[in-house]
Amino acid sequence: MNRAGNPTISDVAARAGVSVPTVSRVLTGAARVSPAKRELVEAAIADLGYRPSAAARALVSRKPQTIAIIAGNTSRYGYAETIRGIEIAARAEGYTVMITVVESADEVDQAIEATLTQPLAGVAVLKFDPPGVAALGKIPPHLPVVALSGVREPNTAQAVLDEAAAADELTEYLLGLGHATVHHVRVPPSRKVDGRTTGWRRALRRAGADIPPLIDATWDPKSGIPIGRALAADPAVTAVFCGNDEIAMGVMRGITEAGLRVPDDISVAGFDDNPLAELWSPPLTTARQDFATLGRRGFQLLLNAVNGTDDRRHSTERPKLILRESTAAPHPGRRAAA
Amino acid sequence: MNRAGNPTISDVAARAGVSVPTVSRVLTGAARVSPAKRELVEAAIADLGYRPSAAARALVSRKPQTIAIIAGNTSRYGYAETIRGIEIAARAEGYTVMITVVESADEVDQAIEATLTQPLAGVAVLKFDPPGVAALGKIPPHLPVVALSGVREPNTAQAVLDEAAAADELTEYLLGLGHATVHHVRVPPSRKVDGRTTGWRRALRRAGADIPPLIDATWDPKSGIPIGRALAADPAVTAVFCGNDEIAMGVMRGITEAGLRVPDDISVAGFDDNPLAELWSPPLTTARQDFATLGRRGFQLLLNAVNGTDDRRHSTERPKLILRESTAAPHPGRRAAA
DNA sequence: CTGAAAGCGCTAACAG
DNA sequence: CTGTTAGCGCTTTCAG
Repeated sequence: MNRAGNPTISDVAARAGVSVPTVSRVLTGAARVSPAKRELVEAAIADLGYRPSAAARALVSRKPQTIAIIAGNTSRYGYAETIRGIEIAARAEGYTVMITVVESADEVDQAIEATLTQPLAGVAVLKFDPPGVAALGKIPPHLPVVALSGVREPNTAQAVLDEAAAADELTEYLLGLGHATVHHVRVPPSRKVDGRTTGWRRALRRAGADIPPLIDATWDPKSGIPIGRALAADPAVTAVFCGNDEIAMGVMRGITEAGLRVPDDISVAGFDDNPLAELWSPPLTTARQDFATLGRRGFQLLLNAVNGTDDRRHSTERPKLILRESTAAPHPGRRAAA
Repeated sequence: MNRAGNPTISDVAARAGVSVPTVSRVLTGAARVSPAKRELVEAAIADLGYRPSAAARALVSRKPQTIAIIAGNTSRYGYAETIRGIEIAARAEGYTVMITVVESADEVDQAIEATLTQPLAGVAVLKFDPPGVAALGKIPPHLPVVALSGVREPNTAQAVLDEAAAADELTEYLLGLGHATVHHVRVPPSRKVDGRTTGWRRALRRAGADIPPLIDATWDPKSGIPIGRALAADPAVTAVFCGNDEIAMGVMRGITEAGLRVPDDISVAGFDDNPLAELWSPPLTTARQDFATLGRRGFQLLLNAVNGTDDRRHSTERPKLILRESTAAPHPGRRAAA
């Protein structure tokens, strides 16, 4: 019994009448133990309600069973789903998950320090935003790391959603509907380059369409409202591709408040396929990002790095276009009349 | 240097030309160290990039700096915000946070076992649903615990949002608008009793209004659609109070699909004030639950329990009514005409 | 104030 | 197969 009142491995050994290492052996399965003793040990464990101490184990075996997730946010849809995917995959493999939130780049140092103090098998960094990007640079080189999403990292295992391909496809779809060009409302990018913006621009260029100036929104869905109003005031605007569904909802509201209709006057598309996108009026055309799978894949890559079975270091998932009613062919003359 | 390539406390001691315990003293501040040696030690720590091992510390000092959060889900709005609140408060106090997701009651044992294996200062249980409730019962008695939300627990520190009071107030507001009664669509309750349902029923009873049968939805917003259609088919329905905003959105969609309008034909209110509630058409009347504050309060209570400064064991926050356009006075005759 | 010695709970070599 | 002997990296006695 230790000070906290928990039984220790030597309590179990004493009760079972065996040595401490024998108990350890049945616990870890590292070596064969005679059925008789194994039974004795198992009974003692059950009787005492014994539970091994992860701290002691990690200290001596140097095989920690904990991974850390570093994320800039935990409540936005994409983050939350990704974390959930990692958690589920990790638990299935016997790993515990620790989460560190880094809301601003300033906090990165302190947060990383606190995290790295723990005995960690590896780290997953959610690289959707600048704090995440900053965090990735601070991880000591000997610790296995996987980056989730964001811009491709040369020397790091990484699982990504191919946002550029999806944005390209979505933009192409809008152009195919007959729109002369597509405006883009961007969410805060993690770096200068941003997959969604890249794909959008690529599709416009390929089609020889005009490339309108980029419009920046914040993560707050409400920031889309004034943008929607401004867009509605410009008769050249007939199709808008937004960096995520929440912003698209804000933009749609702004457009509606300005007296125009979606999609009759302006088509609006989002990105992510938030669970509410389907319920919106009109239901939102978007690209579905499977964040939970991203998380699972990411954990798998991390596990490869931890175990040295480092066959694959990259995983790419392609978001899938979801066509709903918020986008349609432009109605010539309609906009002018409004 | 240990096997992982990290410097250890004895590397620091050697470099600074002092003993290991002296390094420990400057690290913990447990005892006074002469300024000269302190400086030497600090320089050595900086040079080596030394970082103490939480595992070794927890093992010997038995004052772990980690708390665990046990949650049934991490991606639904309320959970995610609560977790964020806990995380921020914990980090400010030097604690690291570990998250365990328990998606079904069956997984509780395994998940709790894995978690309790870690050196933990305390546990916060998000008791919004059955897995959370089940988890609370499994925490060993000597470990400090705080329950967040849910039904009042007699022997546990607990931070709650007074859902019953808010539901009562919201129902009363709807009745005050002139509705003969209010229907309630419930989200899956954590137990038999559920604050929102209780408050709704209490307000109806006090007003002498009819208490319509309870309608059950799942957590999936889409589950509200058929419910909305069914409600629209019943001419007695003029006001609906939904267990959360997502369900309210589903219900509104169902009502709209049935050809009725909100709030002209039927008023709909939600609960939580999801960031998208304000952007919905029409903007949703709801009760704002401040989950981040709930999380912060909960951590404070846990810290009290950990430190034995156990003055307050309960904290109650009252959700605030947010009146928007999805609710209005009933228009007599309108429903019949539709 | 500071070093030496003793362990925290566990696993990793070793002998047998 | 199993017990003995050593530590993991750190903090806590306890003498000085």
